[in-house]
Amino acid sequence: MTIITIKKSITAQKILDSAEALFAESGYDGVSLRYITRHAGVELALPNYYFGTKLELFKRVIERRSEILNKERMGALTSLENSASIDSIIIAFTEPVLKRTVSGDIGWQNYSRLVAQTANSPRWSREVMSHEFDPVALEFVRRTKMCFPSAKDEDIFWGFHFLLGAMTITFAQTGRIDILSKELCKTTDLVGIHKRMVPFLSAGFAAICAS
Amino acid sequence: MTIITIKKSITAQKILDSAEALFAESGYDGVSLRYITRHAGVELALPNYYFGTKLELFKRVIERRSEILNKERMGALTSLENSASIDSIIIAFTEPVLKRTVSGDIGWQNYSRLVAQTANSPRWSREVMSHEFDPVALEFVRRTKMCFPSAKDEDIFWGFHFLLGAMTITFAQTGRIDILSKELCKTTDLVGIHKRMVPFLSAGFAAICAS
DNA sequence: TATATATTTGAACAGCTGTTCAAATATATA
DNA sequence: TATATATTTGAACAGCTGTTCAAATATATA
Repeated sequence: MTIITIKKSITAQKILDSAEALFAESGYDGVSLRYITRHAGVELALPNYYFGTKLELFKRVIERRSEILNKERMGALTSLENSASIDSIIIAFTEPVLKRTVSGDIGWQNYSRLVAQTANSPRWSREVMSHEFDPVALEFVRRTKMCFPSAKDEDIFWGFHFLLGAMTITFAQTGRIDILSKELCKTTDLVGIHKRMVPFLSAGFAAICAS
Repeated sequence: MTIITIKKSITAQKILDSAEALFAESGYDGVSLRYITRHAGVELALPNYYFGTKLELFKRVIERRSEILNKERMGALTSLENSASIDSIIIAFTEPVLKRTVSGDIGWQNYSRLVAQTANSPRWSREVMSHEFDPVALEFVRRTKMCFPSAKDEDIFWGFHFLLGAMTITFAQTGRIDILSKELCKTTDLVGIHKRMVPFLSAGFAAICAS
C-alpha cells in the first residue's frame, strides 16, 4: 500500500467524498463512521484501512482540496505585477475557490461549507486551518503591503482578518441572508456576491491602510 | 415549576453556564450531557427536568443572552437620529456585544464564541440564528437605507452579510490571526479590533451603497 | 499457473449516548 | 405542625460510538 495507491483507490475516494459531504452538513462530531461508510457503500473497517483514525480521515478531507487551492492561489499572487492594485490582489486570493464553488461541482461546494465551519471552530482553526492555509495567507499580506507601503503591519493583518470573515460567511452558504432579505439575495448567487465583495473589501483596506 | 422558578433556580443557571462553556469549546455534538452535568456538579437527570431535551437546552443557552443583546441593540438603533452616519449605525449594532466580550466576563466570552460557530453551521444558522437575530438585523438594514437613500436593497443586504462575517470571525476568538501575525495582532484585543473594524466596514458600505 | 501482496468482509470489544422513572428528599403552604 | 409541591437522586434502558482483527477474497507479480 503506497501513497499513490491510496490516491488512486476508488474506495478511498468514495470515503473522502462521503465524509466531505456529511462533515459539511453536521460537523466532525455530528457524523459517525458508520454513517459515512453506509453513505459511501463500503464496509465500516475501510476508513481505518486507508486513513487510520477518524481524525486522520478528517484532516485528509481538508488537505485533499487545499493542496489544489493553495497551488493556484500562490501562482496567481506571485504572478501579479509589483504595482498590482488591492482589487487584483483580493481577486487572486478569492477567485480560485469562488470559481469552483460556483461551477456547480457538489464536491467543491461541500468543501467550501466544511472549511467555513471549520474556520470558526476553536478546536480546528489553529491546528487544521492555520496549518493548511497560512503560507498563502502570508503571501497575500506581503503583496498587500506593497500596495500600501506606509501602512502598519497590524492594519494589514486585521484587514485580512475581516476579509477572511466575509469570505468565510459567504462560502458557508447557510441561506440566512436569503431569509433575511426575503429572497432578494441568494446565497448561491456567488458571482453577484463577488461583484460586491471585491469593492467592499478593497474600500475597507484602503480606509485602514492608506496613510 | 413556573418559568420564574426556572429563571431563578441556581441549578438551572449552573447547567446553562456549563453548557455554554462546553458547547463553545466543542460544539453541540462534541459535548455530552454527562460532561455538562459533571462540569456543573449536578445530577445527569437535571437538564431534562429543567429544560427537556438536549436540543432545548442548547436553544435556551442561545436565547438567554440574545434577549439581553437584542433589547440593547434595538434600543441603540431606534434612538439614533434620522441623519445618523453609517459609522454610528455600525457602532450601535456592534457595541453591545463588544463591550460585554471585552469586559472579561467569561460567560459572555463563551457566548460570543458559541454564536460565532453557530452562525456558520448549516444545521443552526437558519433555525436558531435567524430566529434569534433577524428582527434586529432588519432594523439595522432599515437604518442603513436611510443613510444611503439611492442604494439598492440588495447592496445593503450584502453589505450587512459582509459585516456579519467580519463580526463573526472576530468574536469567534480562535487565535488564528495571532499565529499568522506572529503575535502582532491579538484575538483578545477587541478594543483595537473595533477601532479598525468600524472604519473598514463603513468604507465598504460606502463603496457599494453610495450612488 | 503458482505465489505474494492488497483489499474486503463480518464480527466483536468496551465504553459512551440521550432519555426515562420511581423513590427519596427538600421546600413551600395551610 | 401536617400536607402538598418542587427538586434531587441513582439506576436502568436500548442503541450507538471508534477501533481492532482474523479470515476470506481479489489482484499483481514471478
